[in-house]
Amino acid sequence: MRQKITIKTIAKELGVSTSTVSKALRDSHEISVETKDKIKAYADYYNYKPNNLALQLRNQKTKVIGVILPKIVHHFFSTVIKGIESGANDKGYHIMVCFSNESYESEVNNLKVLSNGSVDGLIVSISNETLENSHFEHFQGLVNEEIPLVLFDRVHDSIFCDKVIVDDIGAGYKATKHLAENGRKKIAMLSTPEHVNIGTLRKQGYLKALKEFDLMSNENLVLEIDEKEDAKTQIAKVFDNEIDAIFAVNEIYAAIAIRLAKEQNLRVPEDVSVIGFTDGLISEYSSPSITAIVQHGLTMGRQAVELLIERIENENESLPPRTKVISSNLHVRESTKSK
Amino acid sequence: MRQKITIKTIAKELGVSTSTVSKALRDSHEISVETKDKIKAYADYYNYKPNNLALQLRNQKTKVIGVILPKIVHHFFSTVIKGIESGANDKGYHIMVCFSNESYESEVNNLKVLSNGSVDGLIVSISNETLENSHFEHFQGLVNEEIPLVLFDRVHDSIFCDKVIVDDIGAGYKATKHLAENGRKKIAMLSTPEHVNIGTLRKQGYLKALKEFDLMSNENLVLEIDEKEDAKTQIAKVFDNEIDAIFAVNEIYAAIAIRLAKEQNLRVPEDVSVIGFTDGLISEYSSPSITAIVQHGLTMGRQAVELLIERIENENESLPPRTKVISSNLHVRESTKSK
DNA sequence: ATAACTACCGAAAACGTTTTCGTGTTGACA
DNA sequence: TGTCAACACGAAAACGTTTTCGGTAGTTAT
Repeated sequence: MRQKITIKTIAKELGVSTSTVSKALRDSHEISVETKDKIKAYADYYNYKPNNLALQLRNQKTKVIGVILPKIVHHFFSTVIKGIESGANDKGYHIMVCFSNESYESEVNNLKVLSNGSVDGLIVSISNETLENSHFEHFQGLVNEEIPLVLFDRVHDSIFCDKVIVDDIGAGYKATKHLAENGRKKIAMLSTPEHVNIGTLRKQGYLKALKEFDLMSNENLVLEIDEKEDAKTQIAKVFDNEIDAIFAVNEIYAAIAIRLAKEQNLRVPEDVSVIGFTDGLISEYSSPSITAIVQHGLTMGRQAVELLIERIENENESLPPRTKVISSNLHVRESTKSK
Repeated sequence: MRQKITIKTIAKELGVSTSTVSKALRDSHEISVETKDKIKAYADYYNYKPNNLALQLRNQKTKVIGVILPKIVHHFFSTVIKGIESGANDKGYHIMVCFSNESYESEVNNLKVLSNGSVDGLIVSISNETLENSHFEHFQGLVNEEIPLVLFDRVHDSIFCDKVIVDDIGAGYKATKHLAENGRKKIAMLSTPEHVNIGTLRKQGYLKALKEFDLMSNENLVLEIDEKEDAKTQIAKVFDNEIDAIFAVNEIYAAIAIRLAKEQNLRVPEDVSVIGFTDGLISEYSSPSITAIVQHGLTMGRQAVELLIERIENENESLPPRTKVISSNLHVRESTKSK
C-alpha cells in the first residue's frame, strides 16, 4: 500500500497544525472559512480518508460486532447472518465472522482473539461439541470482562447474558398437531442426540401434542440421528414400524425420509406425511415440496443485533439479561395431507 | 465494559516503566528474570490481554481481510466464504464480511468504509447491478490506493487485479456434452440476462458442444431468465419446443424445470434430462437427484485468500495480476440418463 | 484607556502498544 | 585507580486521530 495521506501530511503541506486540519475537516466554527476551504480542497483532491484504526483507538470503540457460528453452509445460519449484518449496518456497525465448525477448541480460540478489543460485542451460537461437554467457562470469562454478549438458537442457561431463541417446544407441538389434525395416527420423529438441546425441546412439543390427541408415544418412534454416522441408514429404520407420518428435526432428514418412502413404494403425502424443520431451499424445491417449520432466521439475527447494540450503547446502566423468544410457524406444502 | 487492564496500569502498579512491562511480557533479555517473573505473574493474575487496536495502529496492519459478497443465503457463496475463512484462519487472519445485496450503491459504500484502514485487503464478488451498469470506478479507486484486491467468480476485465474464476465456458461445454453423449438431440438452456457474464460464458460452452455434436442451436432454445420476474412462468416456456434435455444455469432453475416437466407428464430423466449448475443441497436431496456442475466454492475461497495474503505480505514487490481458473466437473446423478 | 469579547489557531494530552536509544550501576580487569 | 563491558531499566517517539485549554490579535464597550 502506498504512502497514505493523513492529517499530519496535510498539516505539514499547508503549514498549519494538525488540530486545525482536524477541526477544519469537521467543519468547526473555530476555523476561518478560508482556511477551511483550503484544507477541504486539499483533502478532497488527495482523497483523504480518516484512518479508522486511529479513530477506534481514540474513541475506545470499534463499531464492529463479532459473530461466531458453528457453520455457514446451512440455510438457517446463513439467514441469521444476513439478519445480523443488515441490522448491524442500519446502526453503522460492521460484522466480523468466525466459524467454530462445531469444535470446542475453535470456539474458545475465536472467543479469545475477538475479545481483545477488536469488537464491541459478540453474537454467538454455541458449537455442538461445547454443548455436548458442557464446558462454558470461556463464556463466563467474557461475562466477567463485561463484554456485551448475545447468544442465539444454541444457548445455555448457565451463561448469564441476553439470548434469542426459537420456540422449539411450540414448534414441535405445532408440527405434530398439524399431522394429528390430518388424521395421522402413528407419527414418528427424527430427532438429534440428547445433548443437542434443540432436538430435546422439539421432542417435548412432539410428545405434548401426541398426548393431547391421545396418540401412541412409543419410544421406538423417536429416532436420534447421529450426525457422525450415515444419516440414510439410520433414518431407514423409521419404516420398521408402520407409520403414517414423520416429523423431522431438519429439512435434510425430511428429504431423505421422503426419498426412502418412495423407495418403499409409499406415497408422500398420501401414505406418509412428512414435516421438516427449517424452511429452506430443499423444502421449497423438492418434489413433493415439504411442509416445514419456518424459523425466521432473519428476525432472529435482527433481534440479536438489536439486543447487543442496545447493550453496547448503554454500557453504564446494567440491564438484567433478557431472553427473546421468536415463535415459529408452519409453512404447509405438498408433503402433508389429511387422510 | 469495565476498566480494562493495560500495560500502563501494570507499569504504575509495579512501579516500573511501560517499556519494561512490554519487554518483560515479550520475554526480552534486557529485563532481569525477577522483574520478568513479577510482571508476568501480575499480568497473568489480572488476565492481561494486549489491545489489538493499539497493535494494529502501531504495526500498520490489521490482519483482517474484508469480504464483500452479493448475497449469503446461497450455497455457492456460503461455501466460498467458508473457504475464505478457513484459509484466512490458517494464516492468522480474520474476515470482515459485508453484503452488497446485488446493489451497486451498497457495494460502493462497503468498499469505501472497508478501505479506510480497517482491513489489509479485500476479496469481492461483484454485484449484478454493478455488472449491469458497468460502473467500476470504485474498484479503480482501490487499485490506485494499492489496496490488495482479489475478485472472484463475478469479475470484470477492466479491473486490474488478481482474480479467481470458474471455467464457465468449460463447464457449459461439459454439461452439454454429457447430454449430447446421452443421445439427447434438442437441448435447451436456461440462462441469465446477457450482462451477467456467467450466463454468457456458460452459453458459449453450450454452443460449442452443440456445434461439435452437430446439434440444433436454435435461439429459441435459450431462455434468458430475468431474476426480477417470476421464474416459474418464464421457465415454463421452455416446454413450448419439444425438447429432450435442459441445461440450467443454477440448481433452482433446474429444480423448477423438473417440477414443470412432471406437471406436463414428462418423465425425468427418461423424457427430459436435466443438468443444473451449483452442486448444492437441492441437487443432492431433490428427487430425482440432479446431475450438476460442481463449482468447488471451497477451493475458490481458499485460492482467493491465498492470492490476497501473498500480495499483502509482499507489498513491496509489485507482482503482475494473476488469474486462477478453477475447473469444474460434473456430478452425475439421477436427472440425466442416456436414451 | 482599559476591560471584555470575539475570531482564529496551536500545543499537548490521550487512546495502548513497541522499539530505539540512552543512561546509570555493577563488576572485572589491567 | 581508571577503563570498559555487561546488565537492567527508562525516556521518548511513533502509529493517526480528537479535544481541551490556552494564547494572540483585533474589535467593541465603558
